[in-house]
Amino acid sequence: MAPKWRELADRLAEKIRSGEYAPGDQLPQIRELVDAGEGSKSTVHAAYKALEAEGLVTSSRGHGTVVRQRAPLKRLGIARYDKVKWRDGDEVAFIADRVASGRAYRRNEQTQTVSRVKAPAVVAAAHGLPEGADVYARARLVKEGAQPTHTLTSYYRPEHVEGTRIVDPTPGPAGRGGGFRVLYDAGYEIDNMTEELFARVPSADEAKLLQLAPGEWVVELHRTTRTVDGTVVEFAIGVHAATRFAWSYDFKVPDSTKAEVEGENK
Amino acid sequence: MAPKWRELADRLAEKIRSGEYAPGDQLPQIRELVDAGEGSKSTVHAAYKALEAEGLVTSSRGHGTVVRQRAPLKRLGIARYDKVKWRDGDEVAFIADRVASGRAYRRNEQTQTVSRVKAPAVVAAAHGLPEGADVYARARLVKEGAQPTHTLTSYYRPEHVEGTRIVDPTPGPAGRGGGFRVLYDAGYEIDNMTEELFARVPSADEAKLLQLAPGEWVVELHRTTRTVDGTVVEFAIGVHAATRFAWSYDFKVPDSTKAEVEGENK
DNA sequence: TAGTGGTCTAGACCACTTC
DNA sequence: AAGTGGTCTAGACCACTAA
Repeated sequence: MAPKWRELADRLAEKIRSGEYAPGDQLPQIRELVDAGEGSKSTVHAAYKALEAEGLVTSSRGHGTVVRQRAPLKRLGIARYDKVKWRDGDEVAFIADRVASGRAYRRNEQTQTVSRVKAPAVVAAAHGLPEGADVYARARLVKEGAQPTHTLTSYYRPEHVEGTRIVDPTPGPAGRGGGFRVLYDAGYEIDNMTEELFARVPSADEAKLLQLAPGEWVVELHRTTRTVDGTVVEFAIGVHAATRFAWSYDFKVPDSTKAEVEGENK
Repeated sequence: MAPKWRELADRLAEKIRSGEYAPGDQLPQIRELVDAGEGSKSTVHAAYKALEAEGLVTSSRGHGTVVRQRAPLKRLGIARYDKVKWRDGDEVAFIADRVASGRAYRRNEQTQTVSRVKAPAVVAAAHGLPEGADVYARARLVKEGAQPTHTLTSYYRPEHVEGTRIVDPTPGPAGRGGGFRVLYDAGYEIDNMTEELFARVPSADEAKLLQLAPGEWVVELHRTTRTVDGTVVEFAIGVHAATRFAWSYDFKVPDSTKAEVEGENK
């Protein structure tokens, strides 16, 4: 037999999924359920904690326990990197899809700090540098209105960016066209990318920074950006609130018996 | 100030990360810590439960609380779909990368059931069918040894697969070359795919089937497979234990001012 | 100040594993 | 039978929010 707190949680979850408790509604108070004979305060609390870990509700002292809004998934496709957006236009690649979807761009939705650091292992490996070599790190926290959605930290080799706007520590996007535009102006036109994704538990810092619900996971994205000759000009690590994004990729089914038309698809 | 159970959990987590408690080691028993003055049994238990939710330990009655082995991430790149593997060779596409990485293929690592069902909404949308139209569902549970790693359910239009080996309800892979080979033999050579990924909380059934640790998330993968003329011949939904996989994609940076050489990269 | 969830205790008892 | 984690209670008290 399932524990009492699990049964209670399941009953409440069912009511939430059926719509009996709608998003924004408040669940019964813990003490009410104690009085109704659902168990002791600890038992009811355990049920509420389980519902919170499952992402169905958020609890807060003073407010009560409220059914969560299901934040719409934001779809990230490779069209967000379209050269038109950063080479020809006036948009910043990273926010271009938001503009395209009709949402207003507010300047403070991205904060940025640039610093010169010793390359961590994965960064060094991506750039083909020895571990601990100097690189520039450009760290951004991206928000959708007041809600932080993800962090994105780009790592550059000093010889690619020194003397450019990227190194300028002024907050805000890296100027017109963003980081790709700066690299383009410096003679490094990006040509192809590799993105690698995996899910993991957030660190305590990340949970706080991204305002994650307890138990919520993150998706870490590693993006390696290269010029046409294969030089890695940017390696970026993104940490995304897992519930707020979906990623989409289109590709041809590879056929290694044919000469490859393009260098990628490995 | 952080709660007592949180502080205890953080101290233990630090010892785990530093290696003082190595994978496989047993943590102090709950009663020991109670005696050592770390708090009441409930308090210590709360700390242990947090560590479990964070994926650091597994607890079981009788055994104790043990530091988890970090399962190696398995990287999934698009090379796993290489036509050579299913068109020319004798391997099944889905397990081909396992063969390539030197691990033995055991026949019982994949179980399969085929049934004719009414298409759920996402499936119908992908196939361009009305909701509730008949489709064939081929559901597999894939294991790595005794450990289930993911489920994969392919949906096919009846006119594409009726009379083929796919519809044969015999357990095991869909014969030599797998599902793509069967489609190929039936005149539908797959050409391009779209994969969409997002993370979510597992259902209770999934948690049990995939033997997920409490609090562990899953990554859901939607794969749409098309022939060269754009006909969707397979739509598949995979549910993966989030900690056991990473996905990798290579692509060219799109440039919508150029005529596209290939049909994808949208 | 009243209302809400969160923490904590001390102890009883249960469920599963190993010997 | 002994050892381990899991559940549950009754109640005290704390922390945060809103009026």
